[in-house]
Amino acid sequence: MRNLRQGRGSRVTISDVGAAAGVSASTVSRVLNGTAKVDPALAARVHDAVAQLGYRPNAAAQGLARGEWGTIGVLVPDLANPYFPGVLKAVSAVARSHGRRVMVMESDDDPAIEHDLVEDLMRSCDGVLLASSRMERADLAALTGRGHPLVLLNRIVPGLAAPAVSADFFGGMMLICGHLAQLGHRRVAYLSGPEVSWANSERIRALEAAKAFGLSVTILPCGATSQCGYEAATAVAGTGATALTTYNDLVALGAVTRMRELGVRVPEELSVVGFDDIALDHVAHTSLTTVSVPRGQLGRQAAEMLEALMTEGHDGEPLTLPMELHVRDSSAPPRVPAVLTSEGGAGKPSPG
Amino acid sequence: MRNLRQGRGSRVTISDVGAAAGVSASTVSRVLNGTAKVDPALAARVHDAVAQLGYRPNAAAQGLARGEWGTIGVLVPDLANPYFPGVLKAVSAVARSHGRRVMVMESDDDPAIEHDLVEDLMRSCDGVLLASSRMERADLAALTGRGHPLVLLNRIVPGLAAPAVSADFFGGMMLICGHLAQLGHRRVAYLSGPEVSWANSERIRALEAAKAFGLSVTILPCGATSQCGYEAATAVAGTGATALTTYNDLVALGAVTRMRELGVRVPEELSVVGFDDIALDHVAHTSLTTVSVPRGQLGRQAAEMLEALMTEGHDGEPLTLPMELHVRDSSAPPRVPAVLTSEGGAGKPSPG
DNA sequence: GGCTTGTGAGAAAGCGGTTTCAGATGGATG
DNA sequence: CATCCATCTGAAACCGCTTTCTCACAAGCC
Repeated sequence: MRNLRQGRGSRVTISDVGAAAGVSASTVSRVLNGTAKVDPALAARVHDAVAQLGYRPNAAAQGLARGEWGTIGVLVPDLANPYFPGVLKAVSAVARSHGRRVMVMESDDDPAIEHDLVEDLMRSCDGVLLASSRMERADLAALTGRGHPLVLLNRIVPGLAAPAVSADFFGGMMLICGHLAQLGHRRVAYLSGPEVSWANSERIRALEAAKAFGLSVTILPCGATSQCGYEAATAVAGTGATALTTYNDLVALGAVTRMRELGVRVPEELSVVGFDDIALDHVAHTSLTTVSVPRGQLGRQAAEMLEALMTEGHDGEPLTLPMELHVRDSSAPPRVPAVLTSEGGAGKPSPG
Repeated sequence: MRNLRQGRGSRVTISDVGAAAGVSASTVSRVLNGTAKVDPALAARVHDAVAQLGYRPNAAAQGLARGEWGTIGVLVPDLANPYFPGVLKAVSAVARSHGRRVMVMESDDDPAIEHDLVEDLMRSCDGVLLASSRMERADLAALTGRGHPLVLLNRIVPGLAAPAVSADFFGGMMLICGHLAQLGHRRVAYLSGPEVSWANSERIRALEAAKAFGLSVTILPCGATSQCGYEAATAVAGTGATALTTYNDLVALGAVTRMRELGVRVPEELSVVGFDDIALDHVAHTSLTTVSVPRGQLGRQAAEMLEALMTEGHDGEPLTLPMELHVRDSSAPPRVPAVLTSEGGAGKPSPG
């Protein structure tokens, strides 16, 4: 009754191994961890015993004794988002090179359980990588102030000197705006992501700054999925926009589908630009103009920063990675000169 | 030196809380776990102290003392595969309803590290869900024989009475073959998945059984990604096939892209059928005919089976979930009668 | 009023490892 | 040949928590 029965196999402990090999538990530990020299003959006996008994050290006991878990935890909002696997693979690689495992948890975009999950991870991992665009500033501050190694992923909290690695969403959207302005667009619409998302607010901030390029922007509520994009696209027609920017590639693709159904040609009649550059080679119906950050690099830098935090306690500066513009088939100059629409912001109005 | 410094905050233990509240550690434990009645006044003091000190129980110590982790582990080959998120969400939901967390690990399709990861999971989780199509029978037998709760996902090992929940890949491919035969196809090609994959061999087994439908099948080496499909598609032309079956939807979509580039119309000149029905609404260029199993149900059943295994030790029978056929736009009757191609397997040879 | 119960809290014994500490052994040295 | 030192091994302490065990105290009973 003391211990939950572990399946049927009674658990074999380090003492059992010691007994079988005719040595003490300490020696078994030393052999297995290589922390001190032991007589090769004894070591061999120990290894035999380990093999024979199928001994596996108890992770909790090790964690308790060593004071560390050998694990880092990553919390992502949604594993279905094709954005994350790329960064996770890089994180795993870095972690493995430092002899750590990585465990992934998913919050399902629910800020309520998100907080709990982070606490769980902090209790059972040496360090935590947190990708949360939604969590509130106060929550975040509480979590980072806990004195436990934690690095924010794709989330910079202004005024909070928390270690973080993020793509430069603002800069990315600026690239897009510059591209569109250069093509001659004047009116653009934006299919907005989740309301409370920091990543979304950065994009919007850039769109507003882009008024300096002579762009006028209409923001339409939408979401983060292709279905959202498909549904929200209907409203674009009413805005008079010649170009459509979006929260991410999925939204953009959904919107393109809808626009085509509505008889609007992309990019001839409407340029559509994505965000993230999720890999959908040979799969998607449209080769999107979009911006991206190397996701491998993002994951790697974040993992390295976390590692530094865990080993040296050395606080990394928040790091922002520049995004790159990929011009593909979904953007083009507007079909009609921009002057047609209103009082003509660019150059002089046509004579007469 | 004894303990790794935990960031800067010196760890606060249950005794610290006890001291602060003026009670013993045992009482703190009792209050926090509600395992016995304690004086409400004391309980209040304990709660205050917990809040004040920001106490969090050490997970390793709890795990060690309780003999269980409150966690189940899931190992998937590749998080980038859009197949898994659906099942993971269902698994999480079930786990949460039983008061357990789920941690996910990714093997990156590398059987070598896969084995290690499973062992890691077994050492730090109460139960493990293993999705491995590649791992060898012997390895699998060793792992399942360890007496630790483990359920295989999408992998049935013939002759090994291991708890498992799997989609009926064989049946799924039979559905596809039936569909194609009914449309009038006689020669079909198959873009094969990974060599050593059980899921792949089940599909091939069905293709061979489908000779009974009058189908002749050519198997072409391929892989599991859209890129693979794109590249392997070139070889299909040489086979004289009027229909193409694939390892999964991604391969199918990649193949369609390539066929269109080659001027082959889908489905008029070539029917293409996928596998899995990954959700790519409004995103993919083609609405694929495909087969699927409800991924939520798959995850749920697997999680429930694991839970039963952990609590009651009650071995579930291997469970196979039927797949369903979704006929969409990528399959159609062959343009030319099947007899045209060669000596005519179906019906009598045309009179000379 | 003395004795049995019942109740709630502290002391202490694990859980299964790691690591310090002390001791035994054997070789090198004076 | 006695002494010292370097090595290697086992005993024991400890990691932080849960849980049994024990005991003090108060209430209930004859």
